[in-house]
Amino acid sequence: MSTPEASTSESKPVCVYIVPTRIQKKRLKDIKSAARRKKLSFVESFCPKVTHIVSELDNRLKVARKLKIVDHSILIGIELLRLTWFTACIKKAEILPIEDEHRIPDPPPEEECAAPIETLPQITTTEWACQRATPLRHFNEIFCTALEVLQLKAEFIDSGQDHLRSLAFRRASCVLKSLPFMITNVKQVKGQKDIGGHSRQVIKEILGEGFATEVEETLKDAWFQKVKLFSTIFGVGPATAKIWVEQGVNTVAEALVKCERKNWMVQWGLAFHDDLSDLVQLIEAENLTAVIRAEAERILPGVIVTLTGGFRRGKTNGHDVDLLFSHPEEGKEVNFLPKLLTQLEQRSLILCGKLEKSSYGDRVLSRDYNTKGHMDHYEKWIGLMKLPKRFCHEKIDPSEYRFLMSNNAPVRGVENCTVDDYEPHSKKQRMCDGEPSAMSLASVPRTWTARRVDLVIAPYSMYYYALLGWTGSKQFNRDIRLYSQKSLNQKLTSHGLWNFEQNKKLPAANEEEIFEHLSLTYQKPSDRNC
DNA sequence: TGGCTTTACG
DNA sequence: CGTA
DNA sequence: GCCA
Repeated sequence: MSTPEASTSESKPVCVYIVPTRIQKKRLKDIKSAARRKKLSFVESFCPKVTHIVSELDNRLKVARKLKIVDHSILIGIELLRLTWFTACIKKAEILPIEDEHRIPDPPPEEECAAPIETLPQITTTEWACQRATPLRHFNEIFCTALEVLQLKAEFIDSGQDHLRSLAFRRASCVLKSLPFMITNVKQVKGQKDIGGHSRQVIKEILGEGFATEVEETLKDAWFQKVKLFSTIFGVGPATAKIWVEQGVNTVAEALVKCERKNWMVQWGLAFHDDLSDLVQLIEAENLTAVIRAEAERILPGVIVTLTGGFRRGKTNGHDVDLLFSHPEEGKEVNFLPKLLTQLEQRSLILCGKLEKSSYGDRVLSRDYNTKGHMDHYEKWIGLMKLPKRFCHEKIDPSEYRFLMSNNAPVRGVENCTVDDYEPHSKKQRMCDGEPSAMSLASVPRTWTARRVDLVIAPYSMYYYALLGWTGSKQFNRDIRLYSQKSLNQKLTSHGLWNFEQNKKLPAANEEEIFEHLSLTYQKPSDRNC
């Protein structure tokens, strides 16, 4: 029992996983790079395709614990080996035969009772995703990745009509993300809410084969690949992507050539696709936040500026930057966004974008503010900003930045979407008329990168609801809103929480209070990664 | 078999 | 339809 | 697709 024989593993390729525990960081790094040089394949996280576990832990039980393995039968057929074996392999540049001295022994007998040998571990979880912590990194990435491929596939196929199959795969994935251990046996998810036959089949295949046929087929499919590619373009969704593919468009460059110049988003999205498909790094997002905060503070002292979205959930990169603004003094925030944008424009930070009116603000606040001179209310700006490339290399001091940018002569052509667009009573914006525009700006050498940015403003009474909503994840929002409605008969949006019993909005002075209103245990942002 | 977050803006 |  |  202590030394499972190689059994059927001959059919599978050797796949090594190194347990990082008790190995110095530097040493681990060196070993990995040496392994790569010698073409010895290993994986960064433990998953079912692993055939050899390498560890410095001194017995098998500790390894199992470290890997959060509940069902120890998963280790049958997997070699547990000392690091010396792997370093020897590296030296010879090949997988060496295993000798007993390499094997990690069983624990001494007295420790055995510490790990109860299985009451087959049915997983237990909450009914709603918002009732449990869903961290960014977890133990079931291999399954979740697969299920999310099927989610995407469903989204592309149905698109519009029935994107609800897609939702089902997402929910199944979210259950697995919340588990504190890896699934090692399909039985563990049997009867689990949101994981039905189809998802179980996928999990089962991965457990047995290391991959799921439907997922692999999908990934190989040229149609899927193209639709996926086009869907990543700002302004292009599944519907447009599918049309393009059916029209025989194969690449972004081809789309650019034949693009009907209708929608400003598609124009700019295509022109700057290279920039935008490169992920925004945390440091860039933080630098942008700091620079904008400095500008915002000059315009409206006391303004609150918060980096939300995935970064607030602990992600270290993302496809855009979401900034939420407010002010503790209700009403001070009115008309702030146009002013800020004018400033940012002068700093040559704006590439293009659109301000959106807020009907909500209009309705709720019009009595107060219309009388004081009809100011328009804007809720958000969606667009592209020009982030200096140095933003991703070093931390920027905002005060120094103002100086930097004032020396930076505005690029010609930017006038297409300038101050005019941010003046409430301006003439027509003309971002897509004469067009020296997008492509000519994109193809010239430049010191900046185009980045997707959303700027959002909320009156303070709505601030924490906006914060909750803009922090996401999207799936977390869906779930907590559905939960509110179904379980509590309360309606949650990013503007507030309406209680139908009391027939009133419930105020919140922080995110915790929102969770309290909803009788939920608080989930910190990093645990909302559904 | 109906429901699946929200729902306005451009 | 696409954005959030 | 999954559930009540």
